[in-house]
Amino acid sequence: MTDNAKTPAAGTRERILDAFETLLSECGERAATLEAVAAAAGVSKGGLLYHFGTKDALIEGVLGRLETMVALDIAQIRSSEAGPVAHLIRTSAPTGNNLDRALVAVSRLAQASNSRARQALRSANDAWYQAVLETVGDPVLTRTIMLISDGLCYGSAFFPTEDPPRKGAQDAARPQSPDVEGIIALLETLTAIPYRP
Amino acid sequence: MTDNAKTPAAGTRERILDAFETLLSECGERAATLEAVAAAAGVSKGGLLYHFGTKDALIEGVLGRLETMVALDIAQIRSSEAGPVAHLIRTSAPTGNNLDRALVAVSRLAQASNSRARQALRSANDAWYQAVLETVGDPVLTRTIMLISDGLCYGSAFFPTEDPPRKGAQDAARPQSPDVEGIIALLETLTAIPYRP
DNA sequence: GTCTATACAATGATAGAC
DNA sequence: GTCTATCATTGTATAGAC
Repeated sequence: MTDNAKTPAAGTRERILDAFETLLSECGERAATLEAVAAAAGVSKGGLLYHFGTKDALIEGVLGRLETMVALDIAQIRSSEAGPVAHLIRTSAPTGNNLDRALVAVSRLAQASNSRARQALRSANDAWYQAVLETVGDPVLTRTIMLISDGLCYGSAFFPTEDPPRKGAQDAARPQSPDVEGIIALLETLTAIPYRP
Repeated sequence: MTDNAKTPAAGTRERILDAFETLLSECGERAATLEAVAAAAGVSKGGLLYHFGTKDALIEGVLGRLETMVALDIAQIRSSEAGPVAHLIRTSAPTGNNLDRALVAVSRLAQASNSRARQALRSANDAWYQAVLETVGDPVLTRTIMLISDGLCYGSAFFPTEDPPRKGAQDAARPQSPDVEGIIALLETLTAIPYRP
């Protein structure tokens, strides 16, 4: 327990990066201003700028964290008992874990035309693609699985939380909360049948 | 040929909306400022503000156009010879058509926490979901198809154009330009086999 | 390490000339 | 209809006190 990311005693640096990622994910790139980040992290603008002298430095910070997390996830995915496909699909859904948040945050930057962010996303995607391809074998099927993963991860990011989170509403009418396990079962079926291009 | 969207003689209003959509899609929400839109549309800031008195009015403009196009697409999709699935997947790829651009533009606004934009995206998705479900029958498979469509549409929007569009590079190493027809063939196979949840 | 104060550019918007 | 000021506000960044 050297430096947990959420502990109050955690380093201010990490707290600032957390705040930046959260703002990016939940409110968009434009709303993630230095002032807003500082407020969310519980420091002043000046205090923030001591740790990250420039906004680009802040961005580099989240990019670096993402890279670390992706490398970790790739290692996990390869040794996953359930197999890469199930692992990938499960972790693509909005589970609210750290990788998810970082990924969505960086995707916001990518869509703001930040080429470093785009590069980072592409690298991550390439790594996952490779891991899945090694198991699945077929490129088209692999691509399809990656697209589902993308749709799960980014599509859900469009609708962070149902604006009115009315509970007990009729669930049958609209297709929310994609049935992740159902999709996995479907994909397992697919990888089993003889697919002929 | 009353008012084609690209004709120089086209209405200034449409030209402005085109410029706004393009900037939104290609440069992100933050870069789509009134000044930038005005410049791209070939008018001054004041000229722009004559047609759209406020930035919200501009946003309403693209939202309205999207709604129209989606309604049209839904009609097309239902009467498509190739079937809804093939039609949806084909038009989800970055074809550069008007619907695509509008959809990506609105998704940028949605990610900037614009609730009207989110609402519009959700409505569009619901409509497509219904159309596919009617043909496919199974909810999980339908959801899966929608996710692929999302991944195709938004995922490609992250990487507008390969930064260096080096032609003749080795295509085997990296998974670019998703094989749309291959994916469709795969999905046709899926809808044919007896899927058991 | 963290804060306040300040400089400077850019943004959304208004007023009024042509 | 379209343009050129002009203004208030906000965003990034710097300087220097504590």
